[in-house]
Amino acid sequence: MPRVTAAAKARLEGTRRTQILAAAAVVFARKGFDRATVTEIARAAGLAEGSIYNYFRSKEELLVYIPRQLAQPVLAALLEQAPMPATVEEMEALLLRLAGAMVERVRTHSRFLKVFFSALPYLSPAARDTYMQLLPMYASSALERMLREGVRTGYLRKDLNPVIAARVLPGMLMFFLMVQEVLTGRRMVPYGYDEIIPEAVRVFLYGAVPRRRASPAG
Amino acid sequence: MPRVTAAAKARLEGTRRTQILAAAAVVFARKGFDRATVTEIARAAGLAEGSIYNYFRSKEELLVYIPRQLAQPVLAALLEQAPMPATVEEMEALLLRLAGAMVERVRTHSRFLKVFFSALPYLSPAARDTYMQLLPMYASSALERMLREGVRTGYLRKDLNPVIAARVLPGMLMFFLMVQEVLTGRRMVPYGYDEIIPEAVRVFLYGAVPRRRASPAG
Amino acid sequence: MPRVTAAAKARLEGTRRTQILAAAAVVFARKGFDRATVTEIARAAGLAEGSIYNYFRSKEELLVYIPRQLAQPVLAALLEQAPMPATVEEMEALLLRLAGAMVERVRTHSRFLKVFFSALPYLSPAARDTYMQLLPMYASSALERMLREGVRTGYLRKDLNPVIAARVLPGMLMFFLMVQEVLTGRRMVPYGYDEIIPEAVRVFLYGAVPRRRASPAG
Amino acid sequence: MPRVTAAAKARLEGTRRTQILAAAAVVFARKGFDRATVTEIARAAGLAEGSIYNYFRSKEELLVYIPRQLAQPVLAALLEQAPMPATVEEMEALLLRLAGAMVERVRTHSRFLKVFFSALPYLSPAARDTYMQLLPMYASSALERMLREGVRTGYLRKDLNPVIAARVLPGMLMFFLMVQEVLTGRRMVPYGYDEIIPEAVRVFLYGAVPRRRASPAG
DNA sequence: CATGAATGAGATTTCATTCAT
DNA sequence: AATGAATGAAATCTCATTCAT
Repeated sequence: MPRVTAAAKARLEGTRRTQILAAAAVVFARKGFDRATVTEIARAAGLAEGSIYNYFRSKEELLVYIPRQLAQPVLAALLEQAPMPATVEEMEALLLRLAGAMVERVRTHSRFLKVFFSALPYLSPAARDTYMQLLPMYASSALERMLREGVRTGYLRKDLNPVIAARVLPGMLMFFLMVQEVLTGRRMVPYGYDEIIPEAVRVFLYGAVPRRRASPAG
Repeated sequence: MPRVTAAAKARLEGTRRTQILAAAAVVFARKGFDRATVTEIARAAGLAEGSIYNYFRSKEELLVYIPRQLAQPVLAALLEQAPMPATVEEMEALLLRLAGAMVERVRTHSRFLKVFFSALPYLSPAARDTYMQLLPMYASSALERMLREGVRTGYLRKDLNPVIAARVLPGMLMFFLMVQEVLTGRRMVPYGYDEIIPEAVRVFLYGAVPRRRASPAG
Repeated sequence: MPRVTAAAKARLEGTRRTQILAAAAVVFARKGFDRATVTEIARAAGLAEGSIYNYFRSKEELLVYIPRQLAQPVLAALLEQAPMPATVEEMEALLLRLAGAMVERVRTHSRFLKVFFSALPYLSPAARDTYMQLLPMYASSALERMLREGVRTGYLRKDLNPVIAARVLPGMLMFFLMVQEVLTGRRMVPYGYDEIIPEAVRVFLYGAVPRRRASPAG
Repeated sequence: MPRVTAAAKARLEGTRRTQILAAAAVVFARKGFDRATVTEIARAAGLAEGSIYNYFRSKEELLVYIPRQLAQPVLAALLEQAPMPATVEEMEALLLRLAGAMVERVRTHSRFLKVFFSALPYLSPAARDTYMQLLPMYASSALERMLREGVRTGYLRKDLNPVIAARVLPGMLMFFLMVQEVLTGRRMVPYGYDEIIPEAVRVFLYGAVPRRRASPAG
């Protein structure tokens, strides 16, 4: 005669796990994986150290499970739900939105991304793959399809390589974000994202070299 | 009457330091800062543990001094020695060379950059600043001047923001490099840098949208 | 619903601390502070090294807490509970008892006092003050009041300085005690305390110069 | 064909040893034996670490040899050169001088006495005996003879125990000195030695109890 | 003799993990 | 399931001593 049903128990266990992982993420972000202590994580989770081990086999396992908790493919979703742009203008609007979401997302998770960069190079390959899914630029495959469609339709350059281009655009921004938000916490340039984003999109679409022409034949 | 001249001694001491730093870089790259042990570094340097402390005050100091050993501002030098490009074609050639050097450089130091990303977020601000100088994209200020000149001369868009643009171009590539060379060691796209670099430069200069080639003066 | 009540837990923790401090006192007395090792203290306490640190933050903290364990102000208590002596004879009896208690006390704690003398000069000022409270002669202020009263009443010299005198009497004995019991473990003189104490008290009260015996020619 | 004669060499070696011991005394006094480092001693002596070992077998040997350097039996000499006092007044004058010299001496060597107390309890018996010679109160045997003479002559109490009394007088002062000068560096009483010394001598000679001045000739 | 780099044993301290309650 | 005291391996760092130069 169990007090709680198996389902409720599973739910509770899930809750506990979530609670621990959330605490671990916070602590890892603050201290880095190696410098975080289980005691500290337990305290942040409102539990005793020993209790952690009722839910996870080791400290390392906490690291591996965190992404599954946090990774919500918002960017990919955003792209997949968006209608395929049919003109340059639609594409530009979409890219601006995409870039904005990316910035937003990175800034929100910047503390966690610290852990990411800190721990990733030394994780097992399996854990590493799990982790890489987090990278916003993995939304790139959706973007890639759109670019390919733009090339096909003709409003993008015929010789544009959609595979590369789909990674180049996020890369433009990612570096600002990584340096500013994740690595140093300082600005690299005296501009806000409201100026950086449009400039990057503009460069991506139109290049640095001036368009000859507001020719009527455009 | 010292057995060795001061100069010879300084040279020897410098050599020892170099030898230790090289060993530390290798071990840090393999294990990450926190997981590397002084014993291991000493063994890699062919010394006893205690000997490390004749040359560096602490394990952390090793980390701080490594960049001074490795950081040679090749990129900045490359840009500063290059003649100011006077046409789009000259600019394109320069950017291709610059991008190539950047890729080369990152790949060469990839093992060290692992340490960089791993340790940076948790270093003291002072050490962090020292470290940031390493980033190839800090060559950006030289590039910024060239872009500004291009805008002034007229072969680049009048409304191009040179500050942002000078960071956007390296950013395009940096993300490939970081993910492929530093973080995962795997390719993100089925192309080599011989294809990625020209494509990125092309996007940067001419954009993704086709030039309206219709114009007779085109 | 905790397994053990808070009170029981506090008691247990107190016990553990006491147990560790006792072991530390023994080891410190045998080896001196700097030569004692935490491992040795732990072994003496029947614990593992790490366990010490569940109760004390550092080896130095052990040193600071030991006195709080041992210091019971028996001497001061003895003096304060004693009725104010009204005659020379009562004073003499009191001093004999006081001196006896002091000797007893120093001999009992001689091993610990070794640590005391060894460590004190190099402790932080705060720890040093804590330690000084241990010195039996800090009972002096109670003695000082009694001497002052004796001067007022008239059975002690009018020009006696009670402040100095109250330290001079314990000092007479302390040096025997320190040299014999604490520093060398050897006798300085071929007499037991049963002879030393009365002689010291006699010198203190009546001096070395013979009393001019109520002789009429005095 | 030696450059220097054997005698000169011996002298030089003696000088070197003296120089090292002086440096060691300074450093031991500042840090205590265990916390002093050979490097520090060498630096204080203006030599390299290794050179110390050309003159002493170990760090501990430095400790053992220091007293031979410092111990000049000034107090004993003072007493032995003094004419045997024939009256209470002469004895009082002598004791005042003796006490003054003792205070002077302890204050001068207070830094070194720190080492003394720190190291003594843990030295080998042989080294300990060497050290004990330093104690000013070892001048006591000379004082003892004088007291015995005073008893014999009759100006001191017939039942005075000269052996004990000769240690009681220095002890009176030693405790002030030890606490104030060596252990804490703080005053125990708001009086200078110019008041403490006469009071102590007065108590020693005449006691705390007033002389029965009843005698007309008193 | 002088030097000081090299050594490595040993000390303190941390912390992931276990397990009796 | 929860606890947290106990553990002890392991890490960093110190320093007396040696020895080639």
